[in-house]
Amino acid sequence: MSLKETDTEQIILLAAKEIFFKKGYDGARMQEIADEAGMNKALLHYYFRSKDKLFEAIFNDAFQKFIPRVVEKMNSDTSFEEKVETFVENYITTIIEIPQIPIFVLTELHRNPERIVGMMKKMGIQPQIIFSGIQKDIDDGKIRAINPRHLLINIIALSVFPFAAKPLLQNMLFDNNSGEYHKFLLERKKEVSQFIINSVKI
Amino acid sequence: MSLKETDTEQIILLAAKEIFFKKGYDGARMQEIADEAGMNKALLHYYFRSKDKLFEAIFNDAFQKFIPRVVEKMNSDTSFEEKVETFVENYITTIIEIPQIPIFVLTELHRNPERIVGMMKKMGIQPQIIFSGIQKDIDDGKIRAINPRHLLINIIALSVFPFAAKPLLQNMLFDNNSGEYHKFLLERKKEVSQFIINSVKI
DNA sequence: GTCTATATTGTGATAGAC
DNA sequence: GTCTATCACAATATAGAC
Repeated sequence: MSLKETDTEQIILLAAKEIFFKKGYDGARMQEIADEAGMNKALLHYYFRSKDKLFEAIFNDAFQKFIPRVVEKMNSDTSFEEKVETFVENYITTIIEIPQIPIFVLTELHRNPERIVGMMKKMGIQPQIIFSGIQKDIDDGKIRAINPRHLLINIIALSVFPFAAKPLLQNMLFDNNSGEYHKFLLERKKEVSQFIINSVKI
Repeated sequence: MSLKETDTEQIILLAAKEIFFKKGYDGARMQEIADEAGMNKALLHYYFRSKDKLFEAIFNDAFQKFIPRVVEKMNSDTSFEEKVETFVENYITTIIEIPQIPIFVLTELHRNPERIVGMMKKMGIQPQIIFSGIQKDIDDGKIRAINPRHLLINIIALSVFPFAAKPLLQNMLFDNNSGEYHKFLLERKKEVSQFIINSVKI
Protein backbone atom coordinates (compact mmCIF):
# COMPACT_ATOMS: atom_id res chain seq x y z
CA MET A 1 0.00 0.00 0.00
CA SER A 2 1.23 3.45 -0.87
CA LEU A 3 0.17 5.12 2.32
CA LYS A 4 3.65 6.28 3.20
CA GLU A 5 3.56 9.11 0.73
CA THR A 6 0.30 10.51 2.07
CA ASP A 7 1.34 9.93 5.66
CA THR A 8 3.33 13.10 6.16
CA GLU A 9 0.64 15.01 4.38
CA GLN A 10 -1.93 13.83 6.89
CA ILE A 11 0.27 14.82 9.81
CA ILE A 12 0.64 18.29 8.34
CA LEU A 13 -3.08 18.64 7.80
CA LEU A 14 -3.79 17.67 11.38
CA ALA A 15 -1.26 20.11 12.76
CA ALA A 16 -2.45 22.85 10.46
CA LYS A 17 -6.04 22.33 11.53
CA GLU A 18 -5.03 22.59 15.17
CA ILE A 19 -3.19 25.87 14.67
CA PHE A 20 -5.53 27.48 12.15
CA PHE A 21 -8.54 26.67 14.33
CA LYS A 22 -6.89 28.23 17.33
CA LYS A 23 -5.31 31.31 15.75
CA GLY A 24 -7.08 31.89 12.46
CA TYR A 25 -5.29 32.48 9.17
CA ASP A 26 -3.64 35.75 10.10
CA GLY A 27 -2.62 34.63 13.56
CA ALA A 28 -1.20 31.27 12.50
CA ARG A 29 2.52 30.87 11.75
CA MET A 30 4.00 28.30 9.41
CA GLN A 31 6.72 27.74 12.00
CA GLU A 32 4.10 26.96 14.63
CA ILE A 33 2.42 24.43 12.36
CA ALA A 34 5.76 22.83 11.61
CA ASP A 35 6.49 22.56 15.33
CA GLU A 36 3.08 21.07 15.99
CA ALA A 37 3.70 18.55 13.21
CA GLY A 38 7.18 17.78 14.52
CA MET A 39 8.93 18.67 11.29
CA ASN A 40 10.44 21.50 9.31
CA LYS A 41 8.84 24.54 7.70
CA ALA A 42 10.31 23.59 4.36
CA LEU A 43 8.30 20.40 4.31
CA LEU A 44 5.05 22.29 4.60
CA HIS A 45 5.96 24.19 1.47
CA TYR A 46 7.08 21.01 -0.22
CA TYR A 47 3.64 19.48 0.27
CA PHE A 48 1.38 22.51 0.00
CA ARG A 49 3.43 25.19 -1.78
CA SER A 50 2.09 28.11 0.30
CA LYS A 51 0.35 29.04 3.51
CA ASP A 52 -2.65 29.99 1.44
CA LYS A 53 -2.97 26.59 -0.19
CA LEU A 54 -2.53 24.81 3.12
CA PHE A 55 -5.18 26.97 4.68
CA GLU A 56 -7.56 26.34 1.86
CA ALA A 57 -7.38 22.61 2.42
CA ILE A 58 -8.35 23.12 6.05
CA PHE A 59 -11.03 25.67 5.41
CA ASN A 60 -12.83 23.80 2.68
CA ASP A 61 -13.14 20.78 4.90
CA ALA A 62 -14.34 22.80 7.89
CA PHE A 63 -16.82 24.76 5.81
CA GLN A 64 -18.45 21.61 4.51
CA LYS A 65 -18.87 20.34 8.04
CA PHE A 66 -20.33 23.64 9.10
CA ILE A 67 -23.02 23.60 6.46
CA PRO A 68 -25.57 21.13 7.73
CA ARG A 69 -25.81 18.05 5.55
CA VAL A 70 -29.07 17.13 7.06
CA VAL A 71 -30.97 19.66 5.06
CA GLU A 72 -32.47 17.11 2.74
CA LYS A 73 -34.42 15.66 5.61
CA MET A 74 -36.18 18.97 5.98
CA ASN A 75 -38.04 18.11 2.82
CA SER A 76 -39.02 14.57 3.71
CA ASP A 77 -42.62 13.68 4.48
CA THR A 78 -42.23 13.09 8.20
CA SER A 79 -43.87 15.40 10.71
CA PHE A 80 -42.45 18.84 11.31
CA GLU A 81 -41.57 17.89 14.85
CA GLU A 82 -39.53 14.95 13.70
CA LYS A 83 -37.75 16.96 11.03
CA VAL A 84 -36.69 19.63 13.47
CA GLU A 85 -35.64 17.13 16.11
CA THR A 86 -33.49 15.18 13.66
CA PHE A 87 -31.93 18.29 12.23
CA VAL A 88 -31.09 19.94 15.53
CA GLU A 89 -29.92 16.73 17.14
CA ASN A 90 -27.63 15.84 14.24
CA TYR A 91 -26.30 19.34 13.82
CA ILE A 92 -25.45 19.93 17.46
CA THR A 93 -23.93 16.46 17.73
CA THR A 94 -21.69 17.21 14.77
CA ILE A 95 -20.53 20.53 16.17
CA ILE A 96 -19.89 19.15 19.64
CA GLU A 97 -17.29 16.88 18.09
CA ILE A 98 -15.51 19.85 16.51
CA PRO A 99 -16.68 22.81 18.57
CA GLN A 100 -14.09 25.23 17.19
CA ILE A 101 -15.64 25.08 13.72
CA PRO A 102 -18.32 27.75 14.03
CA ILE A 103 -16.11 30.57 15.20
CA PHE A 104 -13.37 29.51 12.80
CA VAL A 105 -15.66 29.48 9.79
CA LEU A 106 -17.42 32.69 10.79
CA THR A 107 -14.11 34.48 11.31
CA GLU A 108 -12.56 33.42 8.04
CA LEU A 109 -15.77 34.05 6.16
CA HIS A 110 -15.59 37.60 7.42
CA ARG A 111 -11.92 37.89 6.49
CA ASN A 112 -12.55 36.71 2.96
CA PRO A 113 -16.22 36.86 1.98
CA GLU A 114 -15.50 36.35 -1.70
CA ARG A 115 -14.49 32.81 -0.97
CA ILE A 116 -18.07 31.86 -0.22
CA VAL A 117 -19.40 32.22 -3.72
CA GLY A 118 -17.05 29.61 -5.03
CA MET A 119 -17.66 27.27 -2.14
CA MET A 120 -21.41 27.44 -2.42
CA LYS A 121 -21.36 26.61 -6.09
CA LYS A 122 -19.14 23.61 -5.58
CA MET A 123 -21.44 22.30 -2.88
CA GLY A 124 -24.68 22.81 -4.75
CA ILE A 125 -26.55 24.25 -1.78
CA GLN A 126 -30.27 24.78 -2.42
CA PRO A 127 -31.96 26.63 0.43
CA GLN A 128 -35.08 26.86 -1.69
CA ILE A 129 -35.65 23.17 -1.11
CA ILE A 130 -35.80 23.76 2.62
CA PHE A 131 -38.05 26.75 2.18
CA SER A 132 -40.56 24.87 0.09
CA GLY A 133 -40.56 22.09 2.67
CA ILE A 134 -41.37 24.58 5.40
CA GLN A 135 -43.91 26.33 3.23
CA LYS A 136 -45.69 23.07 2.61
CA ASP A 137 -46.02 22.45 6.33
CA ILE A 138 -47.52 25.91 6.68
CA ASP A 139 -49.95 25.39 3.83
CA ASP A 140 -50.96 22.03 5.27
CA GLY A 141 -51.74 23.74 8.56
CA LYS A 142 -49.11 21.80 10.46
CA ILE A 143 -47.36 24.91 11.76
CA ARG A 144 -48.29 28.56 12.07
CA ALA A 145 -47.46 31.00 9.28
CA ILE A 146 -43.88 32.18 9.48
CA ASN A 147 -41.34 33.44 6.97
CA PRO A 148 -39.31 30.32 6.14
CA ARG A 149 -36.10 32.33 6.07
CA HIS A 150 -36.62 33.54 9.61
CA LEU A 151 -37.44 30.05 10.78
CA LEU A 152 -34.38 28.53 9.15
CA ILE A 153 -32.07 31.18 10.58
CA ASN A 154 -33.66 30.77 13.99
CA ILE A 155 -32.97 27.05 13.94
CA ILE A 156 -29.35 27.54 12.94
CA ALA A 157 -28.82 30.45 15.33
CA LEU A 158 -30.11 28.50 18.31
CA SER A 159 -27.89 25.56 17.40
CA VAL A 160 -24.68 27.34 16.51
CA PHE A 161 -24.48 30.48 18.61
CA PRO A 162 -23.56 28.84 21.93
CA PHE A 163 -20.46 27.42 20.22
CA ALA A 164 -19.48 30.63 18.50
CA ALA A 165 -19.82 32.58 21.74
CA LYS A 166 -18.43 29.89 23.99
CA PRO A 167 -15.54 31.90 25.49
CA LEU A 168 -17.98 34.59 26.53
CA LEU A 169 -20.93 32.50 27.66
CA GLN A 170 -18.92 29.93 29.54
CA ASN A 171 -17.31 32.72 31.49
CA MET A 172 -20.40 34.84 32.02
CA LEU A 173 -22.93 32.17 32.83
CA PHE A 174 -20.90 29.23 34.11
CA ASP A 175 -17.98 30.74 36.03
CA ASN A 176 -15.71 29.32 33.35
CA ASN A 177 -16.58 25.76 34.34
CA SER A 178 -16.10 23.95 31.04
CA GLY A 179 -17.62 20.72 32.32
CA GLU A 180 -20.83 22.50 33.21
CA TYR A 181 -20.86 24.26 29.88
CA HIS A 182 -20.43 21.03 28.00
CA LYS A 183 -23.35 19.51 29.87
CA PHE A 184 -25.35 22.58 28.98
CA LEU A 185 -24.53 22.16 25.28
CA LEU A 186 -25.69 18.54 25.38
CA GLU A 187 -28.97 19.61 26.98
CA ARG A 188 -29.57 21.97 24.11
CA LYS A 189 -30.26 19.14 21.69
CA LYS A 190 -33.65 18.64 23.29
CA GLU A 191 -34.06 22.18 24.53
CA VAL A 192 -33.65 23.84 21.14
CA SER A 193 -35.98 21.60 19.20
CA GLN A 194 -38.62 21.94 21.88
CA PHE A 195 -38.21 25.70 21.84
CA ILE A 196 -38.73 25.78 18.10
CA ILE A 197 -41.64 23.38 18.01
CA ASN A 198 -43.41 25.26 20.78
CA SER A 199 -43.03 28.46 18.89
CA VAL A 200 -44.54 27.35 15.60
CA LYS A 201 -47.18 24.89 16.70
CA ILE A 202 -50.72 25.92 16.07
CA MET B 1 -11.16 74.82 24.78
CA SER B 2 -8.41 72.24 24.73
CA LEU B 3 -9.91 70.01 22.08
CA LYS B 4 -6.98 70.32 19.73
CA GLU B 5 -4.86 67.95 21.76
CA THR B 6 -7.49 65.21 21.73
CA ASP B 7 -8.43 65.85 18.13
CA THR B 8 -5.72 63.75 16.51
CA GLU B 9 -6.39 61.07 19.05
CA GLN B 10 -10.01 60.85 17.96
CA ILE B 11 -9.05 60.63 14.31
CA ILE B 12 -6.72 57.76 15.12
CA LEU B 13 -9.37 55.94 17.11
CA LEU B 14 -11.85 56.24 14.28
CA ALA B 15 -9.40 54.95 11.72
CA ALA B 16 -8.27 52.15 14.01
CA LYS B 17 -11.85 51.06 14.59
CA GLU B 18 -12.45 50.94 10.85
CA ILE B 19 -9.43 48.77 10.20
CA PHE B 20 -9.60 46.55 13.28
CA PHE B 21 -13.29 45.85 12.65
CA LYS B 22 -12.57 44.86 9.09
CA LYS B 23 -9.38 42.86 9.53
CA GLY B 24 -9.19 41.88 13.20
CA TYR B 25 -6.12 42.36 15.35
CA ASP B 26 -3.83 40.00 13.46
CA GLY B 27 -4.92 41.14 10.04
CA ALA B 28 -4.69 44.86 10.74
CA ARG B 29 -1.52 46.82 9.93
CA MET B 30 -0.38 49.97 11.67
CA GLN B 31 0.49 51.37 8.26
CA GLU B 32 -3.06 50.79 7.07
CA ILE B 33 -4.48 52.57 10.09
CA ALA B 34 -2.09 55.46 9.54
CA ASP B 35 -3.20 55.70 5.91
CA GLU B 36 -6.85 55.61 6.90
CA ALA B 37 -6.17 58.38 9.43
CA GLY B 38 -4.20 60.39 6.88
CA MET B 39 -1.07 60.58 8.95
CA ASN B 40 2.13 58.78 9.81
CA LYS B 41 2.75 55.50 11.58
CA ALA B 42 4.96 57.23 14.14
CA LEU B 43 2.04 59.29 15.34
CA LEU B 44 0.05 56.22 16.24
CA HIS B 45 2.88 55.13 18.50
CA TYR B 46 3.22 58.61 19.89
CA TYR B 47 -0.40 58.56 21.04
CA PHE B 48 -0.89 54.91 21.90
CA ARG B 49 2.61 53.47 22.37
CA SER B 50 1.84 50.12 20.74
CA LYS B 51 -0.54 48.29 18.45
CA ASP B 52 -1.73 46.36 21.46
CA LYS B 53 -2.70 49.44 23.44
CA LEU B 54 -4.44 50.96 20.46
CA PHE B 55 -6.38 47.78 19.91
CA GLU B 56 -7.40 47.61 23.54
CA ALA B 57 -8.99 51.03 23.35
CA ILE B 58 -11.09 49.87 20.41
CA PHE B 59 -11.99 46.49 21.83
CA ASN B 60 -13.06 47.70 25.25
CA ASP B 61 -15.47 50.12 23.68
CA ALA B 62 -16.88 47.53 21.28
CA PHE B 63 -17.23 44.92 23.98
CA GLN B 64 -19.29 47.20 26.14
CA LYS B 65 -21.64 47.90 23.26
CA PHE B 66 -21.93 44.19 22.56
CA ILE B 67 -23.06 43.37 26.08
CA PRO B 68 -26.66 44.41 26.23
CA ARG B 69 -27.23 47.30 28.60
CA VAL B 70 -30.90 46.67 28.68
CA VAL B 71 -30.61 43.76 31.03
CA GLU B 72 -31.92 45.69 34.00
CA LYS B 73 -35.28 45.94 32.33
CA MET B 74 -35.51 42.17 32.41
CA ASN B 75 -36.06 42.48 36.12
CA SER B 76 -38.71 45.18 36.05
CA ASP B 77 -42.31 44.43 36.91
CA THR B 78 -43.76 44.77 33.43
CA SER B 79 -45.16 41.76 31.60
CA PHE B 80 -42.82 39.18 30.16
CA GLU B 81 -43.96 40.08 26.66
CA GLU B 82 -43.05 43.69 27.16
CA LYS B 83 -39.68 42.86 28.64
CA VAL B 84 -38.71 40.66 25.73
CA GLU B 85 -39.98 43.11 23.16
CA THR B 86 -38.03 45.99 24.68
CA PHE B 87 -34.88 43.95 25.03
CA VAL B 88 -34.88 42.50 21.53
CA GLU B 89 -35.93 45.74 19.90
CA ASN B 90 -33.23 47.76 21.67
CA TYR B 91 -30.54 45.18 21.17
CA ILE B 92 -31.10 44.65 17.47
CA THR B 93 -31.42 48.40 16.94
CA THR B 94 -28.06 48.92 18.62
CA ILE B 95 -26.34 46.27 16.55
CA ILE B 96 -27.82 47.46 13.29
CA GLU B 97 -26.00 50.74 13.83
CA ILE B 98 -22.67 48.94 14.24
CA PRO B 99 -23.25 45.59 12.56
CA GLN B 100 -19.57 44.60 12.52
CA ILE B 101 -19.45 44.41 16.30
CA PRO B 102 -20.66 40.84 16.86
CA ILE B 103 -18.18 39.09 14.62
CA PHE B 104 -15.41 41.42 15.76
CA VAL B 105 -16.02 40.77 19.44
CA LEU B 106 -16.55 37.04 18.95
CA THR B 107 -13.35 36.71 16.93
CA GLU B 108 -11.16 38.62 19.34
CA LEU B 109 -12.71 36.92 22.33
CA HIS B 110 -11.65 33.65 20.77
CA ARG B 111 -8.16 34.96 20.06
CA ASN B 112 -7.69 36.11 23.61
CA PRO B 113 -10.20 34.55 26.01
CA GLU B 114 -8.27 35.64 29.10
CA ARG B 115 -9.19 39.20 28.38
CA ILE B 116 -12.82 38.53 29.26
CA VAL B 117 -12.32 37.97 32.95
CA GLY B 118 -10.93 41.43 33.44
CA MET B 119 -13.60 43.05 31.31
CA MET B 120 -16.46 41.34 33.09
CA LYS B 121 -15.24 42.48 36.46
CA LYS B 122 -14.90 46.08 35.36
CA MET B 123 -18.43 46.05 34.01
CA GLY B 124 -20.08 44.43 36.99
CA ILE B 125 -22.27 42.08 34.96
CA GLN B 126 -24.80 40.14 37.01
CA PRO B 127 -26.61 37.50 34.95
CA GLN B 128 -28.16 36.20 38.15
CA ILE B 129 -30.40 39.25 38.19
CA ILE B 130 -31.81 38.30 34.83
CA PHE B 131 -32.22 34.69 35.87
CA SER B 132 -34.18 35.55 38.98
CA GLY B 133 -36.38 37.83 36.90
CA ILE B 134 -37.14 34.98 34.52
CA GLN B 135 -37.59 32.53 37.36
CA LYS B 136 -40.13 34.82 38.97
CA ASP B 137 -42.19 34.89 35.78
CA ILE B 138 -42.12 31.11 35.76
CA ASP B 139 -43.13 30.85 39.41
CA ASP B 140 -45.93 33.34 38.84
CA GLY B 141 -47.20 31.16 36.02
CA LYS B 142 -46.66 33.83 33.40
CA ILE B 143 -44.49 31.60 31.19
CA ARG B 144 -43.85 27.90 30.95
CA ALA B 145 -41.02 26.30 32.90
CA ILE B 146 -37.68 26.68 31.13
CA ASN B 147 -34.07 26.84 32.24
CA PRO B 148 -33.37 30.59 32.45
CA ARG B 149 -29.90 30.09 31.01
CA HIS B 150 -31.29 28.45 27.90
CA LEU B 151 -33.89 31.16 27.51
CA LEU B 152 -31.36 33.96 27.87
CA ILE B 153 -28.99 32.39 25.38
CA ASN B 154 -31.86 31.78 22.97
CA ILE B 155 -32.80 35.43 23.09
CA ILE B 156 -29.25 36.58 22.45
CA ALA B 157 -28.60 33.94 19.80
CA LEU B 158 -31.70 34.90 17.81
CA SER B 159 -30.75 38.57 17.98
CA VAL B 160 -27.03 38.36 17.31
CA PHE B 161 -26.42 35.41 15.02
CA PRO B 162 -27.73 36.97 11.79
CA PHE B 163 -25.11 39.69 12.20
CA ALA B 164 -22.26 37.34 13.04
CA ALA B 165 -23.07 35.13 10.07
CA LYS B 166 -23.98 37.94 7.70
CA PRO B 167 -21.40 37.17 4.97
CA LEU B 168 -22.72 33.63 4.78
CA LEU B 169 -26.44 34.20 5.16
CA GLN B 170 -26.65 37.20 2.88
CA ASN B 171 -25.01 35.16 0.17
CA MET B 172 -26.85 31.90 0.76
CA LEU B 173 -30.34 33.20 1.33
CA PHE B 174 -30.44 36.57 -0.39
CA ASP B 175 -28.23 36.25 -3.47
CA ASN B 176 -25.87 38.73 -1.84
CA ASN B 177 -28.47 41.49 -2.03
CA SER B 178 -27.46 43.65 0.93
CA GLY B 179 -30.55 45.83 0.73
CA GLU B 180 -32.80 42.81 1.06
CA TYR B 181 -30.71 41.50 3.92
CA HIS B 182 -30.93 44.78 5.75
CA LYS B 183 -34.70 44.75 5.41
CA PHE B 184 -34.69 41.23 6.75
CA LEU B 185 -32.68 42.29 9.81
CA LEU B 186 -35.15 45.07 10.54
CA GLU B 187 -38.01 42.59 10.32
CA ARG B 188 -36.35 40.48 12.96
CA LYS B 189 -37.09 42.99 15.71
CA LYS B 190 -40.69 41.88 15.70
CA GLU B 191 -40.08 38.40 14.40
CA VAL B 192 -37.66 37.37 17.13
CA SER B 193 -39.68 38.62 20.07
CA GLN B 194 -42.78 36.97 18.69
CA PHE B 195 -40.88 33.74 18.20
CA ILE B 196 -39.73 33.79 21.82
CA ILE B 197 -43.04 34.77 23.32
CA ASN B 198 -44.83 32.08 21.35
CA SER B 199 -42.41 29.52 22.60
CA VAL B 200 -42.73 30.21 26.31
CA LYS B 201 -46.38 31.23 26.63
CA ILE B 202 -48.59 28.90 28.57
C1' DG C 1 3.12 67.29 17.75
C1' DT C 2 4.42 65.62 13.40
C1' DC C 3 7.48 64.02 10.10
C1' DT C 4 11.52 61.01 7.79
C1' DA C 5 14.72 57.58 8.37
C1' DT C 6 16.17 53.51 10.40
C1' DA C 7 16.71 49.81 13.71
C1' DT C 8 15.14 45.23 14.71
C1' DT C 9 12.79 41.40 14.47
C1' DG C 10 9.45 38.27 12.29
C1' DT C 11 7.77 35.50 8.45
C1' DG C 12 6.74 33.21 4.03
C1' DA C 13 9.24 31.06 0.78
C1' DT C 14 13.20 28.84 -1.84
C1' DA C 15 18.00 26.75 -2.81
C1' DG C 16 20.66 23.11 -2.29
C1' DA C 17 22.98 19.34 0.47
C1' DC C 18 21.92 14.75 1.92
C1' DG D 1 11.43 13.28 0.98
C1' DT D 2 13.59 15.78 4.55
C1' DC D 3 16.78 18.86 6.44
C1' DT D 4 19.77 23.40 7.14
C1' DA D 5 20.74 27.81 5.66
C1' DT D 6 19.31 31.85 3.73
C1' DC D 7 16.83 35.30 0.91
C1' DA D 8 13.59 38.99 0.53
C1' DC D 9 10.48 41.60 2.33
C1' DA D 10 6.94 42.99 5.77
C1' DA D 11 5.85 44.98 10.23
C1' DT D 12 6.29 47.02 14.88
C1' DA D 13 8.70 50.28 17.06
C1' DT D 14 12.02 54.08 18.03
C1' DA D 15 15.49 58.07 17.18
C1' DG D 16 15.97 62.42 16.02
C1' DA D 17 15.22 66.57 12.95
C1' DC D 18 11.89 70.20 12.49
